Amino acid sequence: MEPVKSDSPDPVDGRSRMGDRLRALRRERGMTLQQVADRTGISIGTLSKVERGLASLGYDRFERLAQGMDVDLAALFAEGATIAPGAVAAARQGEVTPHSTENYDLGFLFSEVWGKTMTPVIAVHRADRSMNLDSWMRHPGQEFAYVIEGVLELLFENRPPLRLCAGDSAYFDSSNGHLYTCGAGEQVTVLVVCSTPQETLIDHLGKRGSN
Amino acid sequence: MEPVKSDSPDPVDGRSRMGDRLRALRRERGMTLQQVADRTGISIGTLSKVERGLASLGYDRFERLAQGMDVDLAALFAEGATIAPGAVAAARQGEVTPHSTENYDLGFLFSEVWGKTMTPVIAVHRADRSMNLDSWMRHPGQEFAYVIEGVLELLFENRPPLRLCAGDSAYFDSSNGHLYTCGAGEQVTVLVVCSTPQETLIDHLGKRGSN
DNA sequence: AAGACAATTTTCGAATACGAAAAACTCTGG
DNA sequence: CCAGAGTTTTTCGTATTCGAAAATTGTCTT
Repeated sequence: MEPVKSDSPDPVDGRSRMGDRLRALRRERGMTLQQVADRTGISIGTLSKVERGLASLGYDRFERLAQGMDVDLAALFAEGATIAPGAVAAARQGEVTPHSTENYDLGFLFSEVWGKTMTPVIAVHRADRSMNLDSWMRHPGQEFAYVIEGVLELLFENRPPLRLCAGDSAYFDSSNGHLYTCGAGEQVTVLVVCSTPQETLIDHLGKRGSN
Repeated sequence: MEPVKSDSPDPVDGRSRMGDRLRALRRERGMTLQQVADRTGISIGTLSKVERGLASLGYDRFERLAQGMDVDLAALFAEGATIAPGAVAAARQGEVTPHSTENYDLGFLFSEVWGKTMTPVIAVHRADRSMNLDSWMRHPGQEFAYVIEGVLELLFENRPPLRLCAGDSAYFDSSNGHLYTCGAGEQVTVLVVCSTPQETLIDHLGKRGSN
């Protein structure tokens, strides 16, 4: 039986891509090889070779590198999936990308930033808006909600509801069916942060729960 | 100049943890070493040693393994603690676990909830508080900041600062050195959400940047 | 230019990963 | 208990990584 070699990734390419990534990371912080070596305990020569794709790091060196450079080990290996190293983005009040569903008008923050591991959303809901109370939201990951203004009634499929006032917050497993409604007063504004990437989240918003 | 060795991860431990992970992955799918070897092009002997922590894989073998086993390369390195399925928690305004550092008085939200993939924090900063502008915050992951009240001056090690007013927000790679200060007025209140687990975050808050 | 210093690259022995094949475990049925 | 097939572990020679130090390149300053 022949080993797979047809579409296996070219190790040289992989190495040099990783090398470029590491060099970019170092340059981004304005550090020298010496400084990286001091922080990580990896020798200068090795770092030099690795950055140029002439060699690759072993497992233990990757661990030390991640620890010394304060980078998540897994993030070092994430190709396009990570935010660009050193990326910084700002959004002014009201700068959102609107997205409407059956029950909500959502405003996605930073929807132009790629590789986010979290998705921040501003949700506004009015008391007079009709809602389909059967279409639970449900998606992988976790969710954090902070009430900016008004009173929020946070419903769960299998739990008692939560009534949250401005300044209150909730944290829950978002694979549970959940639903945001206006608790009292005319409207409520909520800042929601999901641990799910935006694309994944939008995929799931389309689906309808069917109880 | 001595290489860092005090708190560097024990390579043997790292190896055996990775080995256990890989063995579990293989067993879950009911595969033999031979089958994995065929799919990945890595020899049986090597796989055996790696699974038992007697050796570790080099970069190119990790690539082949991820491809052959249809797993995300980055996911192989993600240690997985997850929140209890179905968990729901609420916090009222002011219900925080205080944590003080050189520059900040932070309030952790939901610090009693385990397995969170995100860490929400309320940070309050007063204009009269003295700050060490050399001790940059730096930790793995990404960070989202939303200004609740006041004006925030968000400083970066290698980037121009951001001035954010109430309702404005920022999203950035938190492995970049960063620092929150009071921009104008008497004080600023910021809601910060990090994609880093709380324990990891606190570990890094202790450390001092040394430029 | 030349010298001085910082940063990077190259060199080269020791340590480690790697694959092929041999040896040592499992199992199962007779 | 043995036989025999399937699976895992061990052995051993080759290839690669690794760190220390030397050599090179780059960047100021005079």
